[in-house]
Amino acid sequence: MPTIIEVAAMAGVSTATVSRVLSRPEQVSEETRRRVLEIVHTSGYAPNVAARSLRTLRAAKILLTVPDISNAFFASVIRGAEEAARDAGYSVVVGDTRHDPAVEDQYADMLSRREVDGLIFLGHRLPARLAALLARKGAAAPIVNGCEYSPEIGVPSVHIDNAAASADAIEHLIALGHRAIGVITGPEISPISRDRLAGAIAAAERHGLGDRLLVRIGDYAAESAFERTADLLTRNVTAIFCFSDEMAMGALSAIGDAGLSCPGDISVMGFDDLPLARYFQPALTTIAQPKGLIGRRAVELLVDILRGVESPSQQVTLQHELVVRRSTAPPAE
Amino acid sequence: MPTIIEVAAMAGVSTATVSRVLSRPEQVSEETRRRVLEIVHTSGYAPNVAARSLRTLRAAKILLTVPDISNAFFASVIRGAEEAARDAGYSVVVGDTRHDPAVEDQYADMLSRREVDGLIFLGHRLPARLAALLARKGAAAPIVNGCEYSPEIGVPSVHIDNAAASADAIEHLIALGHRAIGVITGPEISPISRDRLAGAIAAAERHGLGDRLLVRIGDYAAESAFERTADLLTRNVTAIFCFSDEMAMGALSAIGDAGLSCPGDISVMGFDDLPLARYFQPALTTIAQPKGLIGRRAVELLVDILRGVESPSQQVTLQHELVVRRSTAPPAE
DNA sequence: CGCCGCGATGTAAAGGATTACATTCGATCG
DNA sequence: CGATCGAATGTAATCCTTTACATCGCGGCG
Repeated sequence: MPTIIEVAAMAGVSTATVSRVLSRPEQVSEETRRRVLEIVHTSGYAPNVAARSLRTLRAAKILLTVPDISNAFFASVIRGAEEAARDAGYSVVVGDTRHDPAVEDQYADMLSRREVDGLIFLGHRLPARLAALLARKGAAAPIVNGCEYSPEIGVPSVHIDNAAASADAIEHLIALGHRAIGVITGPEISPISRDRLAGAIAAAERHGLGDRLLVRIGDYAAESAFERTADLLTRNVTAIFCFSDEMAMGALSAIGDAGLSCPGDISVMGFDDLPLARYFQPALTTIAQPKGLIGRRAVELLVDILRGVESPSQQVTLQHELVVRRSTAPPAE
Repeated sequence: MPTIIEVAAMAGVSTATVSRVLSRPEQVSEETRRRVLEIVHTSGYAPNVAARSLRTLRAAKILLTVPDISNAFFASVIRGAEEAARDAGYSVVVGDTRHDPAVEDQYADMLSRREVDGLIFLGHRLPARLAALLARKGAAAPIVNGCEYSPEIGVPSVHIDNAAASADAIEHLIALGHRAIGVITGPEISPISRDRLAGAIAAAERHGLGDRLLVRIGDYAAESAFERTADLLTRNVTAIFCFSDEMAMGALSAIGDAGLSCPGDISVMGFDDLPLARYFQPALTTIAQPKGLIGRRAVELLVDILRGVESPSQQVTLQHELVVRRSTAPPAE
């Protein structure tokens, strides 16, 4: 693989011309352009990105960290982000932090080292090392938060209205006639879990059922819901609302193990609308998040910041949707 | 964020010394080292990776392409790869190709541009642009294949013994007493699907049941199995073996929709052992692949090549395991 | 006492692309 | 016909780090 100097020599032009042929072809005469491109193709020349990014101070890369890459929800977000990034001329480095602050910090360092131009983090924790950067640059810091949203950290973010979405779920169950509803939340520190819980409680209270919500704390993973459900089943709830589809899967599994049936004996709702949700047994009623779009908009927001767009939006709220399938039904009387 | 020149000036030393403090501290005197590190910390200096990689000709990045990032199987492989990469001082760029050859080529270009040091591709298709590179550099080409394995492309790879694994599955079903077994495969072009099918047929033939296998072609996704299962149910099979857990989920869904029960009326087996498999209804009997390990070993193999290790292994075959849960039982008589 | 060797540090080239500024040359205009 | 303009191209500085090689000073040895 030759360098631009060799290509220039072969084509009998200067390196500047070769560079222009590749990045601003309209500035080069038809004939020169053809000659240079010919050489570029036959020689298989491709610009060295390290040299380019050293000169331009751009890495053309975006870092996207997720707390758990094996969660299908994040996978869809990643896909949306990748597409948008490709459209904007960036590639995406995915970092799986496994909820580990040390790993988060490691990835955050990539930003300091200019290894990537910006960071999108999904989850609720801003890596400690970035607090300083954020304080210094404010809204110009190339950092965007996806899914979660905590006003206190002061980072632009892309998310749905979690409280309203959760309220929709509870309204759906109440409308079906459920009065004793179990709720399995995310971790207490998760702002979106708090928002969802607040929305659920508010909806219940609107129907005078504020004290009929049985809340159990989960962690978005199936296992936790499996355990909480076993407990809830002894409390005579007729429906369970889980803050993730994975937990709904755990709940369904526990219900089956208990010899009960869904939705005959007990209704179950999830949250996320994973691609597999319609293949759950029974097909899962859930709240759909626009997963791909969250990723896409997060990238677009970040790219705006990187391009120095004036006052990029601070908060992007996307639409959720109640998807009714077979796992919810009126309670048995 | 200062450059190394500014740090050197502040510490009253040359840039060479600063560089040495950071990369070969033992060459620098105790006192100088302390003084430089002090400045490094207070100034928040971090080396610019573009400059470093321009000079060292290393990007410290590995590209990992997957055909479908929303497939939980790949997620686990990615996680293993990331861990191993971090251990070896690399970070991982994840590319989701969505089975699109054009996207595959785009990612392959990153290798030509030296944007990454090496490529691991999961799936069966070597990007067209890399054939030339491979021909030129042979085994020294920094390319590794994961999961799939086609001898003809001549790339080192990491995988399980798919034929043997598949045979184990069929043996399990036959041992339970099943005689008419449906098989839902992956796409015909997929080498691992072919291997699995060959293994399944061989196992059936060992029991004189070579002609009792009803084969239907799927694509590893739930939807395809959902459709094929509806068809298989009209053919009086008593068990269905799917070449992925996702397809098993589709099969279970179709069985439920048909008013049948698993494993009472029909047994179902999957392949992969996704984290959620034990929460399927019923908990899924499947073949476990060492997903994280596949990713890890692929990275290790690639790093060996990058380090110029003599004759790195060409093929790494890892152990699979039959995991028996609740979705398989003797057939109803 | 002079020289050698060694540890610590400095000097400067190299790595490859981009781009501001300079130059060239033919065309256009008054 | 000379001045001017603009399109096309070239020259060379610059981005920041790493590292081969040079230098310096000092202790030890003959």
